[in-house]
Amino acid sequence: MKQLKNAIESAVKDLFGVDTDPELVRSDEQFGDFSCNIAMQIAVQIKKPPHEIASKLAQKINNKTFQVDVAGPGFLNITLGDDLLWQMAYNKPSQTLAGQTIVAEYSDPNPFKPLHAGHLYTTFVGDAIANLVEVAGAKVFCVNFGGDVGPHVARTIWAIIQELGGEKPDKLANITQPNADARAKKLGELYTSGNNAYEDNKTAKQEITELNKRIYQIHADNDHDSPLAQIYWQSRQWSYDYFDDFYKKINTHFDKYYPESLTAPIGLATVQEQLKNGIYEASDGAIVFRGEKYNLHTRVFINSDGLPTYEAKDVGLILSKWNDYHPDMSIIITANEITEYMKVVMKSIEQYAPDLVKGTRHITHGLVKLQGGVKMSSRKGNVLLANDIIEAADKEVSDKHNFQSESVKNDVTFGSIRYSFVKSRIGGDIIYDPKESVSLEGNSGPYLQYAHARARSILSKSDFQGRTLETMTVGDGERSLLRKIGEFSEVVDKAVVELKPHHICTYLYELAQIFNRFYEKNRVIGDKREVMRVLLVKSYVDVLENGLKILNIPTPEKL
RNA sequence: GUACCCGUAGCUCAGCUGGAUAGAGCGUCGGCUUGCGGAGCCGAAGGUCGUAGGUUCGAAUCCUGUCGGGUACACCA
Repeated sequence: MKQLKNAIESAVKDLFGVDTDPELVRSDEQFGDFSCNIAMQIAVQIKKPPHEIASKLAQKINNKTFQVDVAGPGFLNITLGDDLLWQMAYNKPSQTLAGQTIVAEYSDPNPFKPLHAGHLYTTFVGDAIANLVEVAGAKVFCVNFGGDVGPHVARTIWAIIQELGGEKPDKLANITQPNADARAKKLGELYTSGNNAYEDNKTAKQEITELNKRIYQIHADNDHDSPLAQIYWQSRQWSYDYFDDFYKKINTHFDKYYPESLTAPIGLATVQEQLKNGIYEASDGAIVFRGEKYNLHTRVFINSDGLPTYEAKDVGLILSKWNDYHPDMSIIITANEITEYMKVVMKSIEQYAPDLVKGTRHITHGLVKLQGGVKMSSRKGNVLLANDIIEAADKEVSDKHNFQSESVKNDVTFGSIRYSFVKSRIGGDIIYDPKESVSLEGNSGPYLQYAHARARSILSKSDFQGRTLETMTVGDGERSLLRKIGEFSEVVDKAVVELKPHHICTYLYELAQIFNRFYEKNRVIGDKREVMRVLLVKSYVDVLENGLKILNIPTPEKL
């Protein structure tokens, strides 16, 4: 609210001759629309009691648009005029990122392994953040990264070979399942058994280590003919088909997928080159970065077999993203267990390519845990899969309600999951309770979808077009709603700066609550204030739709 | 051991660039329906904001210590 801020600033200057940058805060409704603590802040400096300062300021600023009261120890409480309130209802989010290119990397599923609940979480958070910066004017590219080479792949391939009774690609049909989901599940089981073999069986361990090298070689030779290569490409494709189906199902789109097989050689070459420059150093046959110099820890970038680790692959990824997009900001969203790891990788790159690191924001979230705090481990195979969550939500929705169409049911199912994953501040773990998180009551996606459908229903019933507006003056319930609608752009701005989409959720829920209160007491259709109220409802619907769009939550017209 | 994250109502969480009686949802208890979609609304009970200090006119919020939980720390991703 720049207008008000300027008014206060110049009043302070005129009355007390001090330059200030007054801070405005949205206040509790009983205190007005905004409050300002400038009087308390300058009291010491100009040696006057805050209450006296506030009173003088109030007197000076007070007018029809800004009705100023003094309260408490010296707060200025400002109530806005109706005209301004209406104007603010149409404010758009600030275009602070206009002209910028932003790359958002998230989801990062590994082929040969199933998508677990954490992937769902990361993906929903990533979608929301990507939409958020887009609303602020940025051109956003969403990219995805996954490990199609490396030890976990070798473990799965090893298990496949056991199942086939040797490197016999012609027998792959035997383990082919009826659909992509089932095949992915099968791969997950094979990964688990390969992993167990690696840990328990020395021969298997050696074979897997050997397989790992051979799989890298398949890429280096562009081998599509050898039996092992055939098995590898075919089963990798199973994973890709499964990813495609999955992202389509949850309505997420990526502009680009970077497989590790692509970034590994780039990272390998870069690390080797920077080894000569002394950025990385050889140690016990491996190539490492000594993070201790920067209060971090040492990590291996190339292992003693000469193969790139995740670190080198990440170097390759970061270079690739830079070369492809030259982003102003690069957002990476991952689980927080790799926070320290990422610092080391970024610090190493900073030594020879500081531009690539400068605009990077690494956003980390916690784990998805089951009620009771059970940690998931894909190695042990007792994972909560992404599909488990979707199925649980779907079942819950089916049990409780009958929707006219399958598409509305789908909208509610995914709306509920997305909302429950994004509504909390990113950072800590989230406890997933299938029953509760998918509940259709309270602070949930479906509550908002319902609040939306209800309002849309009012709009569809009114033939206000062409009728004259009775009044722009708002009464109690109307005012609360109008005032809240006007906060939307501020909330988006805040969420953009902090890259925290949960602010949108909190706001939309409060907004919907206020609307429902308004709805209880204020008849729209047929009322003598109908046209004005319809305008109000229309603004509300627009804000709700725009907000839910940021969260990628669908807004069906009818439930 | 070192670093990072977290600790707010029975449960799940907002509030954290310091500000006015700490807010929601779920659950519990009690109300509301000649009307636009009751998946709603209103009310009650429930909190020494882990804990001890410090800074400040003012601390859930900032600083320090401490306790509790989580995660990472050399060839996994």
